[in-house]
Amino acid sequence: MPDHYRLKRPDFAIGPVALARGLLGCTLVRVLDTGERLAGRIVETEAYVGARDRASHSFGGRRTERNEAMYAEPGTAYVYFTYGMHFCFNVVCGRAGQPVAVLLRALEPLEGLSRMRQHRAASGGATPPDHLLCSGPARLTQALDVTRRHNLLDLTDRASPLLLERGPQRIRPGERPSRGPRIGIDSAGDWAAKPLRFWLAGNPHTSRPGRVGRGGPG
DNA sequence: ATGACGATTTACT
DNA sequence: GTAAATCGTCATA
Repeated sequence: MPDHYRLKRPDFAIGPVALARGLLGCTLVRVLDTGERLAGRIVETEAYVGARDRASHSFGGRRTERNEAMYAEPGTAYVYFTYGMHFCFNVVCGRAGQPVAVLLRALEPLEGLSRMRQHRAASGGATPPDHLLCSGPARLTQALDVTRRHNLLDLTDRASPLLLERGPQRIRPGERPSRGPRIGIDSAGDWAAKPLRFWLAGNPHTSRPGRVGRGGPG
């Protein structure tokens, strides 16, 4: 993909809702130390909208060592460790130190599928079918080997092992951009119900935490 | 120093 | 459907 497809600082500085929606159909690229390239098309995201968002790590303006990346420049990676075993990958998108970000929840694998399978099998059992390879926030980080060491990375830096690209065909025929409540934040009160999750309905690579056909992806 | 919990995934009944 | 795995982070003391 030509370099001008790569997202630059101003592309990220549009706030969490616009970015969460706009990243659908874009490509996340991971360049391994060996130079090998892994890539996936973004099919599901969530917006975390700042200090007033009860579900956000930055709720109430909280600022700690863990979430420091949320206060960094647009285009910074925020990777955090959770449940004692999983990493989640976010893209920071706030201007002037506003602690807002977009969580990547699912990818359609495009390049390096066999390597992704290796990464997913490394700490699991059998290798999953393609539609489950990157179909969850922790599954995609495992498939792409995104970990703690990528926290605070500048995704607009030429040397970054992670970057985002505009896709040639952002939305395909048969796909319908959709939105609904976020996942796994039931304790967030009113904020649990707000429609801040975005996905491409009709694409088989989204996450399926709930039953199919009830406002969830798939 | 201690205890509760988590932006999840997987296996099992 | 429910439960286990597993440990860093945060709030409280």
